[in-house]
Amino acid sequence: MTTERAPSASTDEMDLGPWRSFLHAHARLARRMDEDLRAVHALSLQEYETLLHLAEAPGRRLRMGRLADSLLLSKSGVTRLIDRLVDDGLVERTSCASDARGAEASLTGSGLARLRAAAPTHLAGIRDHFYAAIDGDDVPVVERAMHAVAAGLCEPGGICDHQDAAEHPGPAHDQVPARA
Amino acid sequence: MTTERAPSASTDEMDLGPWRSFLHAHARLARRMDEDLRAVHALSLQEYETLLHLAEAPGRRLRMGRLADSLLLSKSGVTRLIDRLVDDGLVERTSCASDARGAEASLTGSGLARLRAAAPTHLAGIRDHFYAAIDGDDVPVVERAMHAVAAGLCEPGGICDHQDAAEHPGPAHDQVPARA
DNA sequence: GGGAGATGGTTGGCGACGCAACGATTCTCC
DNA sequence: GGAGAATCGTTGCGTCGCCAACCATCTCCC
Repeated sequence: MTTERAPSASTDEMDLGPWRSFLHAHARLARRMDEDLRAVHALSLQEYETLLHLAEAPGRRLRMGRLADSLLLSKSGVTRLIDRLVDDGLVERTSCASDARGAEASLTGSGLARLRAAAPTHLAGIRDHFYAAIDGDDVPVVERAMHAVAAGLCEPGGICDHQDAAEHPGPAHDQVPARA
Repeated sequence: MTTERAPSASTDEMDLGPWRSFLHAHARLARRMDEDLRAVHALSLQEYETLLHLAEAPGRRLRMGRLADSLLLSKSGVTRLIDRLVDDGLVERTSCASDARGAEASLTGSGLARLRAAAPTHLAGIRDHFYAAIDGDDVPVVERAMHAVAAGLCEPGGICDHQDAAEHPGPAHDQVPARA
């Protein structure tokens, strides 16, 4: 709120073009990637990304809560997502040795195989629909901008662990489909 | 040059950083904007955007199908979305004069008032979380990139009418909350 | 004019997700 | 050492969206 003068310019006169392009691009892209993945590999984009996160994790397993953070999903959402993957035999639920409250999701051989099979489709989608559309020189700018937007929205009190790489010591990366 | 990337290089070696930043930024942003709007005005982001599209349309009404296209939603999704808005008194359903099959959604006075009340919150969110995070010089680049991505995903056979502005002759724009 | 097909919107059924509430376990601190 | 608070994951319930099937109307063409 605070419709008053904010530190930045007033909200009137704001050019919404960039904002709308951003929304539009994401909506179309996410839909398309999801469709392709479902059609060819019977996996939703969310399921694919879950398998990917697991594959990248040390030991190919992750605590439920951790998964919720990195997938930007609620705890209950992850519980059900893992339920489905367990039903499909792609993931196993194991209890955490060091904390009896905790549960871990661990990738099965079948899950890894499915992930590897689906990876080319997914990566091709990213290449063809995202990178191919953007001028090569613009890519770093887009990354910087997107990173800044995401960072600006991290919980003030939260650690906002910058997901993805940069955290993993490195093991298990050779198991990951990005290179397979 | 610099990290030259063939137009369609192999999917290995692809730097997924920009892609992940993009996903991350959208996920956090959309969630945050939705939360704020709900908390303060009891409107979902989708509902807000629906009201906005109606407000911008000539006569402040739109055919259901048109709405589905511009909101990037399925027909049934729009039917139910409008159902809710009708229940809340923000929108009225009228039948189309020129085509008895058709239905139109038209903004009520109450809907317009609600939209105007919510606009400052929404615009402030865009300003604070999107524009404020991006370097001013990068904004046009982001717009160009996002526009290209979206354009690349338009149905080959479809018209992919780039809705938004550029199409409306101009009327009713003074009724829109962007300036209220 | 009238049937075949296209088009517009609604409905039933379903999947996916969030929130709040709930056990279960661990941590904290006296 | 044990009571109370914090944390972890699951479950009940409500919401939102999609797909397929459906009915109504419009269009085309014989």
